[in-house]
Amino acid sequence: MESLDRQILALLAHDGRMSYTDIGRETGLSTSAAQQRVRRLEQRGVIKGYRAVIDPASIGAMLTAFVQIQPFAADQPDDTPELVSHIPQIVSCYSVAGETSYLLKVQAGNTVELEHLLAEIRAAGKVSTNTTVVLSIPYEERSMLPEPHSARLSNGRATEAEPDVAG
Amino acid sequence: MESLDRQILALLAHDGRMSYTDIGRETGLSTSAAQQRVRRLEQRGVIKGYRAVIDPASIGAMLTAFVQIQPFAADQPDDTPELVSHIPQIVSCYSVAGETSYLLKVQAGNTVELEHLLAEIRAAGKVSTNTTVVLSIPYEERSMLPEPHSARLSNGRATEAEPDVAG
DNA sequence: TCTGAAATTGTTTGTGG
DNA sequence: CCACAAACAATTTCAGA
Repeated sequence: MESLDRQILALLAHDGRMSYTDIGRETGLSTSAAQQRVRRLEQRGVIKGYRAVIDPASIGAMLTAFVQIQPFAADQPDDTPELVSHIPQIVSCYSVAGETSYLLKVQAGNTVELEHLLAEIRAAGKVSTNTTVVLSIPYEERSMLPEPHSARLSNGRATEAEPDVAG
Repeated sequence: MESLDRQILALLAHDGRMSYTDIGRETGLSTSAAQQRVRRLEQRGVIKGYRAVIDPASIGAMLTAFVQIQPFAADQPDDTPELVSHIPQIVSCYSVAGETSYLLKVQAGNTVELEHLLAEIRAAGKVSTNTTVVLSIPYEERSMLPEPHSARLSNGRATEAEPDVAG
């Protein structure tokens, strides 16, 4: 019976401000049943929050880049994420396997600002950096869940055996 | 006067379901003025949408990875993003400068599924891949905008000369 | 571009199955 | 876990500045 929850997650991933009334309509539930399910998904931590998606260029972030990070001292306590987390231009921080230790996604207004930002990261994190500039973004942070078609044509059966929504 | 818009963007980046009533309270505007500003930000494309943030593990995505992509044929029309966009596990696609042409962020349930996913990407996109597995995510997709403190202590003046919100 | 008020719509809670 | 209905709260629209 959890394809209902997946359906709700897909709807809210696509439109985080959709009303419970509309969620109910789309899923065939009453408003209050829809609201109860959403509340349970929030309490279980399945829904971690809601965000407005903001056009980066509109807030002066013309440049996006990925920065591969290698700490200088391999024996030191490795707290790179905390050392650089105060820098607002760092929007994501991933600990990764492979040739480097961390991968950061950063945003800057222009190349000069990016240059300063990289210097700041190297200084604050005691790391070396290897930066890849993003040229364009065909798509970003889509939901893995199938896009909800407004018209209810198909049944809710999953096409393959997949794990149910877990809390 | 656009520090008001930046403040609203910061609030909605942090909580995409915040009510216009609360936005008005935080910014010192009336409810309808807050709503009008949000509507204008949406119409100008500054706010591109709203999303629920979903815990990946809850929908069976235990593994996140970054896949560097190199097309086989350098002379072919390069439509890699379209060739692979139908694969739901690819959540982001970046065109990048540097040694490779594209960077994908992907999600899979386990290593075997990741292996199949990479084979699918190589086949669909006519590309070679170089994959970096994510071990943990200290933080992800934060807003560059300053986090709104609920208590109104500071004035709205920017600390540096920054571009105003543009449409 | 704002306020304030009125009309509409959505949310929340309780009762009961 | 669901539906229904009543009480409450938010949204939307409009007049006026």
